[in-house]
Amino acid sequence: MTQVRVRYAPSPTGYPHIGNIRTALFNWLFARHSSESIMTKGSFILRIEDTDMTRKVEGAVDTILESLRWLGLDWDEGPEVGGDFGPYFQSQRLNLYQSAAKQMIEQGYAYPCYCSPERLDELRTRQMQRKQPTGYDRHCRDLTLSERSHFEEQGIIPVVRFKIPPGKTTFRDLIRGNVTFSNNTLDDFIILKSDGFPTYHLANVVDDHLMQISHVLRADEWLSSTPRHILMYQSLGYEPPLFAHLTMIMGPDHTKLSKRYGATSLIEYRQQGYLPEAIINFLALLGWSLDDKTTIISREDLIKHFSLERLSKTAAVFDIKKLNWMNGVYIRQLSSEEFTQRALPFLENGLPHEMEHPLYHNASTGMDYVSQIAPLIQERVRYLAEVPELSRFFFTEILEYDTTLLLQKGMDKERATSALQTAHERLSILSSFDASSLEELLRPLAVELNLKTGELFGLLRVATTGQTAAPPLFQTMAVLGKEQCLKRIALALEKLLTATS
RNA sequence: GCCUCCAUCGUCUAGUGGCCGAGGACAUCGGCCUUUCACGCCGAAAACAGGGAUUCGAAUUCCCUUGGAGGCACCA
Repeated sequence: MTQVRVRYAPSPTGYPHIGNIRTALFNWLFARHSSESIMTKGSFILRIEDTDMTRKVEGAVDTILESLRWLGLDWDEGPEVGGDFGPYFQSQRLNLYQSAAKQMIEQGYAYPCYCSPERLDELRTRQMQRKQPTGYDRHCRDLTLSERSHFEEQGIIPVVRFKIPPGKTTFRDLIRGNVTFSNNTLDDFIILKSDGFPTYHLANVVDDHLMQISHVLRADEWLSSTPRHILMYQSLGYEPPLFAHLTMIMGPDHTKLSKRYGATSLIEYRQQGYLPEAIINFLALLGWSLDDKTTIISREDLIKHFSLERLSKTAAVFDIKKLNWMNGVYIRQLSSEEFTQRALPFLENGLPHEMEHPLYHNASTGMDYVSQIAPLIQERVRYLAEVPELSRFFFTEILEYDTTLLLQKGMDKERATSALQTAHERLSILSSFDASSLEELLRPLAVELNLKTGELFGLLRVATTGQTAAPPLFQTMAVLGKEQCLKRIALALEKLLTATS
């Protein structure tokens, strides 16, 4: 049985964004797809790469776990669930990296470096001025033992650098094929910092080996450090895993997602009311495709059909408009009850304070009211944060709107006034206030008043909702109820009479 | 500057030598449905970066140019 072991290895220096999460998704899909066959077993491992004490962000680990959980990307090994290869926090594995570094020094693959940060800065500046490639000049590479102890006596704590051998390094990338680097374009990079923590390169290689990772699916930005990793695997006597460098997701400016542009935390999408199933679908199709026409695809089908072969080579620009559309598709697929449930928190939080909150006075009648409203807005919503603004007129006593909205184009004040008056009279004696009764009353009324149906309905729409665009009129009025409708029409009349006079 | 990767409609993509006078989706525009909005339906516009080479035949193979991206920290 073939073991597919993949990992998502975020560093808690920030909150995961769309790009980070898509990497997690592809790893997860690959693992779950592998488990579909009886010949293979796939494991998805979560490892926290917290080796930079200076950039650590409080709460980042929790947010990472929460983001994955929200999307349903469950991990087989890692924080909270444990596993046979733990611990899964790199900060708890320092001895492993240190002994690997020690081994490399002893075997001549690495060396201590005593250069000060100042010297390195200067070096870099000089190289850039001369338009030379930047990189360490191997100043400490061949220090004698006595030179080393001289520095040690001064209390200088060295870093450990990897000794790049001459030659070329070639590796096969599952997405791009063979990639070759001349080793002389690589510099003697740091593997162990002076605080005893490893850099990414060391920790990553040691852990991927120790955790028996079979495939490294990571973002494209790592492609150029892969030869370093290969060289390290070789010097440690490890068999390297297979690599697949995923294309990056670009912001609207066509560059890497950054704090400045587009790197919105995934959690914010949840706050905006995007559905996890829509996010999964959308992200999966950013850099992967099933065929020439599939755009809406379930998680199950994704797992069933996912394959490395169909990963794209070109970077993708994140298009929020397409996400909005797709999220709308998923929202419309929800049952009315489920939509109500999901929309409720957004309604509770999104309505202005002065408004009647749906569940404030009476939870059960409030809930009943909300579930009548929900179907009216469900097909108009793209993400749940839009729910409050689309339905706010259901929850307010005082409608704020410009009186001129009442006057449909070509309609004067007198006609509007008399139409509203007649409508008010007829509605007040209407016994059953449901949508079809309202339609039966109002359609003929338009004829009677010599108005186009659109004119009368438009007028009533503004009077009852304060808006020119709203859910279907009769259903809206039915939900609002007779009392509320009459009140609002009366108010509209008042507005008309006091306004332009 | 150096290294590496990439190159089909505005965007996501299908396309692995003839099925391509390039397909789908979002967005855009037009129409239908319709009491408005939305949904839905129909339609339009919209791309193989350029140049060579290979071949009977190239979006598909090769080379060059150009363009874009990523990397070049005691960050990951």
